[in-house]
Amino acid sequence: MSTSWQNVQDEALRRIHSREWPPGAQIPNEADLARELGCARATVNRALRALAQAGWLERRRRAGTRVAVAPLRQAQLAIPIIRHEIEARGQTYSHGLLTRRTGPMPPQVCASLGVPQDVPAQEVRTLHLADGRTYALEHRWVYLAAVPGFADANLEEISPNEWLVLNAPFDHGTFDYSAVAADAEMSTHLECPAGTPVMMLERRTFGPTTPVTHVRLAYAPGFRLHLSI
Amino acid sequence: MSTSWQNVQDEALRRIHSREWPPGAQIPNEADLARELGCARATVNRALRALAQAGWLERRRRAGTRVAVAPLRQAQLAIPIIRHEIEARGQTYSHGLLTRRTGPMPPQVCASLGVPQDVPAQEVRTLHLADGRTYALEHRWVYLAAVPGFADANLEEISPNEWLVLNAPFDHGTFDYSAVAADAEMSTHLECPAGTPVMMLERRTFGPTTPVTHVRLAYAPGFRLHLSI
DNA sequence: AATTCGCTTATGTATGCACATAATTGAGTC
DNA sequence: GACTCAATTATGTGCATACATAAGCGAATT
Repeated sequence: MSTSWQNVQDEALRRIHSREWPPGAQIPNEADLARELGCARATVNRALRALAQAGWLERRRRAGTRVAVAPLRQAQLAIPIIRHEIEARGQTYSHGLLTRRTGPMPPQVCASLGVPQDVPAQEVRTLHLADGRTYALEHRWVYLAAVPGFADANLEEISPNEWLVLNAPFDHGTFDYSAVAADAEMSTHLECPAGTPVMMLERRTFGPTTPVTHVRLAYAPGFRLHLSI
Repeated sequence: MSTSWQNVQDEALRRIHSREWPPGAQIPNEADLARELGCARATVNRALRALAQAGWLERRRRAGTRVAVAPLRQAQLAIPIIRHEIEARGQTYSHGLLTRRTGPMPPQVCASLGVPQDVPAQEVRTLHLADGRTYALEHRWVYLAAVPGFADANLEEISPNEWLVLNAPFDHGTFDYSAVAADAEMSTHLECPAGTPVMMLERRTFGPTTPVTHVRLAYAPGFRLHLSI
């Protein structure tokens, strides 16, 4: 077998770890490396490209490739579908629809999604349960122009979260987690005293062309957001 | 100009969004697509591979390529150096060393890092400040066998966080965020009443072969963890 | 019917070549 | 010295080809 791009990647990582290629240093160019390692330049390119994507290297045309000083890595972000999140813990998922109404979004939400005021929208409040116990309280605004079918969706069978993931896959979005004190509504639904620290997620998602939805999720006390690199 | 892999990617994404290729459906094989789009199979391969990595497609040898049903996406997690986090907000960073001592790690930390008890380790408590105001309180255990130089590091000039990022780049790690009530120590250093909701990060990082460090970071009230996809 | 084995097929990867593109360098000019 | 512009160079990409590898499928065997 000849040298695979994985081998090249491993060798490069070894040199980075061993400080043979210290942080900030420029590494040999693709052609030289290919010659040294006995493979084609395309193979080296593939390996170095992967390392750059993983954050170990920084590459610029003509300027060459150097070892990243402060690697910016990518973390796997846990699952878009809350049902899966819960089932992955071996618990049984269920959900309850609290309120649902059509009307204009509050100005703050409009601004956050970048849509004009008075666009048709729907507000939904949902409770996510794990083994019958509250897991998260969801407050969602859906931009109906982006997902017309949502207005007629049966949200008893399938949660708005899951309906949207299946019917309006998103292109990009932002996630903002913060720690807040439970307000009266959270206190009621999450079964904790008012003021209890609660993890709050504010999420905006966008389709290829338009905004889709704005969600605030309050997780029950004890929730942990787990990421790994 | 001929068809680039980006064009192929765009076209594939278009078909996914337009439901021409609905979720779960199998898409044409690389050779057919290449013929249809007028490019080489390698070009189609590059495009589909990228889409698979981004979570839009699932590929298996011989079985072909299908549109992902519930895309698991990757979020950019901008971590490593708190100083950069603060300077990116246009604030001035400084830090203060609270305590530093060498001794055995608590059993819990040992277990979390997967090292035997009584291994040489160092405990450091640090305060991170933004414009002179507390930003985060750090409580760290460093496994000295993995980074011998740490015992002699001058942590007045450079924070342990930054020293480790520069001197012991990590291979992988786990991040666990949770919302907790400020205890007495946090209350003092983060300048908030005890019980205030506070974002807490528990992070374990590992080098290519050994564990490196275990950190608990308590962020000042108002902290938001921002991710985007 | 169950199992084994080999054929087929779709993706995965390596290679050599060509050309595109960005950006630095340096020579030439004012 | 400051500026312009072209040559140089390292990465980025496309293509044709070849072979590798996983896995589905079906025929042959038990």
